[in-house]
Amino acid sequence: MIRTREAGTLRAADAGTTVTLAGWVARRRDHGGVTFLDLRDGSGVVQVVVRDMESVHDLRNEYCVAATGEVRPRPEGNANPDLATGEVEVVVETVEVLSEAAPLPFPIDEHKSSNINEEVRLRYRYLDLRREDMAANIRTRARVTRVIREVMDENGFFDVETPYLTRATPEGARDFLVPVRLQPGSWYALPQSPQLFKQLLMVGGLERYYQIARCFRDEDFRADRQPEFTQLDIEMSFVEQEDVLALAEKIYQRIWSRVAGVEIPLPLPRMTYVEAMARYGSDKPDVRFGQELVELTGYFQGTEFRVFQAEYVGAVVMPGGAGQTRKELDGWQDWAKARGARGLAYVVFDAETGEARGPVAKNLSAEHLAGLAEAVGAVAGDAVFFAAGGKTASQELLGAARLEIGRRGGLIDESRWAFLWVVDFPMFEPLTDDKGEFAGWHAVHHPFTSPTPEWLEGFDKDPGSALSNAYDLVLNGTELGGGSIRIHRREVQQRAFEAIGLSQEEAESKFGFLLDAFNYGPPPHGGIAFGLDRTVALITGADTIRDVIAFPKTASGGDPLTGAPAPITPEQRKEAGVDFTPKPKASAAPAAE
RNA sequence: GGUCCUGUAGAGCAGUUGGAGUGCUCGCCACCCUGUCAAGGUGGAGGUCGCGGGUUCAAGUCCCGUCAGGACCGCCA
Repeated sequence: MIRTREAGTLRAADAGTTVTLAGWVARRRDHGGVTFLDLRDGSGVVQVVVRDMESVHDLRNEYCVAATGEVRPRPEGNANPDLATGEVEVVVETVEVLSEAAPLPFPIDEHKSSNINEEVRLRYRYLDLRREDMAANIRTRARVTRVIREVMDENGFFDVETPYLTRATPEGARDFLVPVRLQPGSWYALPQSPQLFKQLLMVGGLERYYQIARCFRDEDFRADRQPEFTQLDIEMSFVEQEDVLALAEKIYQRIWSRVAGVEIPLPLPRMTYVEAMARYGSDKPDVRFGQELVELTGYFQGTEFRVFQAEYVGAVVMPGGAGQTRKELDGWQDWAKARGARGLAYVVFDAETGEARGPVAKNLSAEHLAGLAEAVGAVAGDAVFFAAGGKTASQELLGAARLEIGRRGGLIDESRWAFLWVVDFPMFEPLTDDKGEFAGWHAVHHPFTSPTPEWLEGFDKDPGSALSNAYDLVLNGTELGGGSIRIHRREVQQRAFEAIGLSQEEAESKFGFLLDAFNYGPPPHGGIAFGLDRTVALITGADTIRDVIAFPKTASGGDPLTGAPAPITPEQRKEAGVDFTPKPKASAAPAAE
């Protein structure tokens, strides 16, 4: 090794020893006769004292250097309590430049972090990764995956890799496609998840599978979505829901214990989907604060206000919301319209008198107004927002308003880790066409999800009510992951396909290999998959998963560092066969896609 | 596909109702300085105001378009 010690590990006890360090110049303080260098390596920073001014005169920030010298206690009164190595310094005669650095495109060593343009950070990601926060995030990510592998190993799981070049899946997200040179006109798809392969592994008798797998989805991106992302993917045979949840809890408890130093009490709380929607207006509720939704459908029965003559009427209270200006209150209307609602009706309770005011108040009867504050749990000075209409849509609007209220009002306890299972999801949701008319059923989770035991016989007779054996793990309002017990009987799978309007022929052509496999004694099985990027983002406090991925992409799918995606040459086009025009097949081919 | 925000020196920002020379902090370059740790001091360099068009006597500022980055809606089994 070029160095004998890591800079960040030096302590008072090392005084008197001679060490060779190697790292980067984080900062230089030149006093004319003496120069102090902050030398940074992967372990941290230590102060290097140089008196031979010749050797440091040309040093600049982020030069890569090696320095040999004696570790000494700092002179009386010169210790720096802000540094782990602040008790000591390394006194060297000369410093060797291993490589020079050009002037930097943005500051690496900052006394306070500023928001550097993300595009510049990504173009120079190798410099961005030297910055304190990013360096810590990437290391934390590795700790998380190490803990995961440890727990999986302790519980008898086998890490199995599945193909990245596979077949397009008909349901779900848009696939990324890869042309196949040897078969022009045919394309691989990158997997949206290893879902089908892990079920095949169960048929294969592996019993306990896991993989830290890359997944690919060609959809629009968000702060917590990238075109390629990483899942902890798990599948188990001969298990019931309780077994999967118990394993997942073990994994997350260990991660938080080892990486965050926080002991999460088990078992984690659970909530049904119906309850989550009713109380929080979300299937991934943030339970770190109150302001639960209040259903008022019954309360407003018989009202003459036509807006409230609806399938569902609900409300959410904004504490102190009566103090908002008219402009702020109107702002909520725009906010609601931006997410496709007609508006967000409100009533404010006068801070002095408690009197209900606002445009909606005029439309309500004296009785309805008189009891309103009590019905919704509001006090003088509060505002109440209402949503009326379809139940799910109204609950979701109120749920979004609740989150906004929590954010604006500082009601969220940021120190909490609020884990929560959401269970008993509906098996299907209605699909609507362009006119908003019912157009069939759609699997909420995926079409291999088993109904709960009670719905095993009747799920296809009443798809709108059937519950599935699916579960989501939620943390602080973010979906960490989800899974289900799968259907393992061919006959049940057939009925599930029929319920979502997938004919036997279509099912055969798309999932035939899975259905074939299910002819050979498939074990009962189930599993779960977790978003590793989101998990690490939460535990590090990162604002976006881009900050916990070494080389992420921008919102338009580009990578400013490599310039990907890039045009291809005509030769590549030709060779890849991307322009191949398939011959129209005879009408006899049933599986034509 | 839609809505919104941002784009001014290498970085972070300011720039008023359109009005004479676009400014501040950090960084960069040169020099001074022997105990700093966000070192300090003196001097200096560095700008197609994202790009294109329009309105105007006059545009960093107003309008239209476009590109890039970001947030959100749709989408993401």
